[in-house]
Amino acid sequence: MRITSSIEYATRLMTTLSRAHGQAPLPAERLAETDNVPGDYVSQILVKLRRAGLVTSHRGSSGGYALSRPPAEITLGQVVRAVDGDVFEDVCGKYDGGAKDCRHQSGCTISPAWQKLGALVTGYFESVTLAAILEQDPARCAAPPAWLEKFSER
Amino acid sequence: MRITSSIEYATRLMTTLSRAHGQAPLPAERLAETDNVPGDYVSQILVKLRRAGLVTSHRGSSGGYALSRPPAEITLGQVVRAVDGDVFEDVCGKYDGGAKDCRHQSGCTISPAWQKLGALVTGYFESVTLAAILEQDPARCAAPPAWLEKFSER
DNA sequence: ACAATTCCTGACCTTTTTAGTCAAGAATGA
DNA sequence: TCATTCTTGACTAAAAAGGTCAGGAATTGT
Repeated sequence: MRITSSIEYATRLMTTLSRAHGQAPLPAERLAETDNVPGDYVSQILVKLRRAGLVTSHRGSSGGYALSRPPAEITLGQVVRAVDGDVFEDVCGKYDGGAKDCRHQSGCTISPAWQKLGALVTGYFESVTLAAILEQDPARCAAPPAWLEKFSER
Repeated sequence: MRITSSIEYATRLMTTLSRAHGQAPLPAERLAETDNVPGDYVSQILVKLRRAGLVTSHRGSSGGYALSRPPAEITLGQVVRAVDGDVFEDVCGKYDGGAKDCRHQSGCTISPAWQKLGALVTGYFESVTLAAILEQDPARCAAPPAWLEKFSER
C-alpha cells in the first residue's frame, strides 16, 4: 500500500499553491522547479486538478495556476480523487479466480475488514484540509486511536 | 489505494485455514478450490506465508497446510507483510524529481500527513486478528473515528 | 520397495499500471 | 504581433501485478 507519485506531486503542488493563495497565479514551470516535479509531468497533474475544479488556470504572460478556493476548503481526499480517481478501491467483485459470482469467499468473511479499512482511509483523507497541513503541529494527533482496540476484542 | 490480489487471496486462505485449525492439514489444491484462487498461484502465496512462519506445511499424501498458531495470535498485518513486504510504503526519498536530497518539498510539509496515514493503516492491520475477522459482528465499529476531527481543526 | 501424493524452487510470461516525454496548437497579455 | 502560457492527446519505457509451468524432492500409505 503506497502513495503514488501523482498523489505526492499533486499534494506538493497544492500546498505550494496554498501558500500563494490570494497572490498572482504561478506558471506550471515555476511550480515544477519549486516542487521538484518533472517538467512535463506537472502539466498533466495540473490539468486533472483543474478539471476537478480545485485550481483555475490563466493563459498568456503572467498567467498560471491558482487555487479556486481557500486552502481550508480543500481536502486531501479531493486532491487524491482528482488525480487517481478513487481514494480506496473496492475489493468486491475482483480477484474472483474465474468464478462468475463475487467470491469474497465463505459468506464474505473478510469483506467487512476491507470496508472498515476503506472507511478509515477515506475518513482520514476527507478530514485533512490543505490549511490543516500548513498549520498543524506535527506533535499533535500522534497517539494511537483507541477505538481500534474494539476490533480485536474477543 | 487498493488491496492487491495477493493480499486478498492470502487473507481468504488464512481464514479458511483458521476454520480448519486443529484439524487435518489442507492441501494447496483444495484451498485453491475452496477460496477461488488460481491453481498455481496459491502455492506461491502459501510459500510466502510459510516462510513468514504463519503456516506449516507437510508433504506426502494427507499432507497440506495448517496454521502454525491459533487464529487469535495472527494479525492481518502479519499476513500482509508476509505476501507484500510492507503494509504501508514510506514516501520519503521517492519522487524527488531528480533532486539529490529528499524533496518532500518546503520543509517536509506533507510528510507528517503521510506518516499519520501510515500509522493509521498499520495500526488497523495490526489490531485485526484472524479470530476477530471470523467472530466479529459486522455492525460493530461502524462509527467514524472521532479523533480524526482533530486533524482538521483550525 | 514402490507408487501416489503433495510440497518446493525458480524461471518464465502476459497484462496493467505507473511514470514520464513530446509535439502541435490555442488563448492571452504586453 | 510576439512571447508567454496553458491544452490536448498521443506516445513510450520501466516496473509491478497477476499468473503459469516444469522438474525435483520429501512423505505417506500399501
